[in-house]
Amino acid sequence: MGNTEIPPEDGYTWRKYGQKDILNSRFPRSYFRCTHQKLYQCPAKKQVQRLDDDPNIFEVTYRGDHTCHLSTVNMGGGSSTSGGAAAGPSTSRYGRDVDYPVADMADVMFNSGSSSSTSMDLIFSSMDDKWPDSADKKN
DNA sequence: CACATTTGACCGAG
DNA sequence: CTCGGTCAAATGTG
Repeated sequence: MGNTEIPPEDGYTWRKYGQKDILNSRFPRSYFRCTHQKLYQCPAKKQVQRLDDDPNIFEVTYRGDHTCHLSTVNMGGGSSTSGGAAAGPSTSRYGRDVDYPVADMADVMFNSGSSSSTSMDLIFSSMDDKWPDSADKKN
């Protein structure tokens, strides 16, 4: 088996909560969200989508901040400054009780074949510091 | 048994 | 109306 279509692991456990087809892409986009916090806390979300230009590439978009694991006193207010969160080890599939902190913002793509034109540069350029990211508005 | 995964439908916004 | 996004339910697997 070789990873054929599974994005990399970020050290977080994600649960797929949806998959939709994008008009601009010939491939469907997968929506993932933090497995923990039952569906209330960490707004950390991740979305994976193959580029129609390079079906061998996986564009992983991380949006939101991880608020899980937070030990005793932490968030206090400030926060935010960037995005990010922490970093963590790997992830198996089971880890309900304890979790590991991780961090990452935009992993972006997985080159499986070769190709060349990788819009990666563009993506990286965009993230620079922050993102236009509309994130979750009110919902 | 629990959890994760899957598909469909619904909703909000433009 | 269309597109994107999220939730809900059901099912399978470990």
